[in-house]
Amino acid sequence: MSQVRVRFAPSPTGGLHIGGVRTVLFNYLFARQQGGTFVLRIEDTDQSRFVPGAEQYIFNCLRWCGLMPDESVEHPGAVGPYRQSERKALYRPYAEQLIAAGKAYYAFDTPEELAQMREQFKTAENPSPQYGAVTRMHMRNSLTMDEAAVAEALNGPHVVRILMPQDERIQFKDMIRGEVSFDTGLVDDKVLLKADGMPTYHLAVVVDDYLMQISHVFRGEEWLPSAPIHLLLWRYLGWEEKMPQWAHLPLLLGPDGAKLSKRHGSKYGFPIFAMNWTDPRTGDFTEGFAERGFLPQALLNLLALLGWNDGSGQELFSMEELVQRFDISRVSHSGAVFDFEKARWFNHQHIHRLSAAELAPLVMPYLPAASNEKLLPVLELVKERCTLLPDFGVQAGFFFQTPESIDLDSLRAKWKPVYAAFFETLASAWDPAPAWENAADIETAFTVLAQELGIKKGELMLPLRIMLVGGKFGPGVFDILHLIGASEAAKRVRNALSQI
RNA sequence: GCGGCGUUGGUAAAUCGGUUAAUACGCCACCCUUUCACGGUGGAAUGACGGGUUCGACUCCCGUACGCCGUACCA
Repeated sequence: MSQVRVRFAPSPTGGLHIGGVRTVLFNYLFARQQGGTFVLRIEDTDQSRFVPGAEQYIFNCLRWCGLMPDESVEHPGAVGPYRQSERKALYRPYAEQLIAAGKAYYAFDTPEELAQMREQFKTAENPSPQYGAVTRMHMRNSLTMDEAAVAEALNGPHVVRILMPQDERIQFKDMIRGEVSFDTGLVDDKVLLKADGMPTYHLAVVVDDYLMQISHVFRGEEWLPSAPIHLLLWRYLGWEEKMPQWAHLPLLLGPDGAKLSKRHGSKYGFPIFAMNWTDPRTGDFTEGFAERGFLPQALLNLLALLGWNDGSGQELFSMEELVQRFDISRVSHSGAVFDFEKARWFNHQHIHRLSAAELAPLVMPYLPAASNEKLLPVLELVKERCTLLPDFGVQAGFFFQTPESIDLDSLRAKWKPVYAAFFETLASAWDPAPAWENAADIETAFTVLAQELGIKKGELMLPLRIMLVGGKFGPGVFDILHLIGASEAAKRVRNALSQI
């Protein structure tokens, strides 16, 4: 009977990539389906990685996707603040509580000392020694120093580390993977509270999930190795009965099988982020799905199917269907390679499903010369040949604007001298413009004229098409003629004749 | 190195011990269309390897190999 509360907790350090969007999506679907609450918490505990604008950018992406949180810095609920930097004072008492309980300790080692320790204990078998059972007693911390020395050192910079038990088996049930277990002896004494007073992710995530009453945590599989730390913290803080259920989502992979990153985008030429992002520090630009011409519902549909399916074979889902059908127990265990070709297919399908009226506002940016009365019928005619939104520019542009250039090579390849007379006669017949009721009438007149001149109608179709649209593409020629009108058609035919 | 998690066609994947191992994307061919697309038909292409368990394994168990993730005072 407990309330479902889920959260997405990004750190505002850069763009939001589609792996993150999928994590948001799964959280969102689960929350909507269960009548729960979706919380967005900003994890900005690393001041050195602060990126101006990144937080706003995340909101912009979520808004575009239609995955807005119920509680966030924009719409605070009862458990704020929703930015960890503003919760700073909250964490220290919990760290102190852990120390008092003997589950954590102060450490005073400088970065140099840490590096020295790693160097000293490094062996061929163990290239990265941990701050843990075998090393902690060699370091400067409240375990090795006497009370007076600790009290003295506390005036200077210090951190709090968790004291990992020597030989304990931490086991829990992951909603996706089932029983998962770890040996505590293999996990190091992670820093909980940093020298600057900020918590690390490990402390912050547990404290905040508890305080924000989170019931289920859906996060990427990259967090699985640190899950035992979080489990222990829930236990040590005495909150175990309130601990959320865990679900570690399979990773989104690039074509090379490695965790999807913006590197893949530039390497393979596809977007990685939800929306365009330029890093203000480096000037690095990463392309977004929005600007590439994807529909948000298509992006969400394809991301949902990357790691989940309902077993029916259905691939096209509306958001409502996803909310209804999503089932965390049917999420797969292995990483999924992102396939841009398939992504394009999803977008094509979703474009096809939209009406011309729904499409109109979305394609206006690509059709500067579009006129209102022709727009809808044109969109209806061309939408099935558009995969991405910018495709409407080339597929529909010529209805509103005379082509800047025509494919003369293709035209000449099909050209016969007798055609010139035909097209001149045709242009004259269209100028002054006759009354065109429909495409069929135009075709009839065209056929008759071809017969009179003894030319096969079929031979003339492609040349006419090229004259009208500029190339070998587009809907039926007579549909095009009907929409652009006789006088404009005559103009285009004469223009082509003059160039041939 | 160690730990964790994975492994069905190129990719996404169904199968929940018994099938000629679905389906979709992509690819190839043909049909439709004297354009492009849509649509239709057909085709090539899959259970990493080795042991078990079982009357019977893609499905369960063990091992090996391989891949990924983690191993920060980053998240």
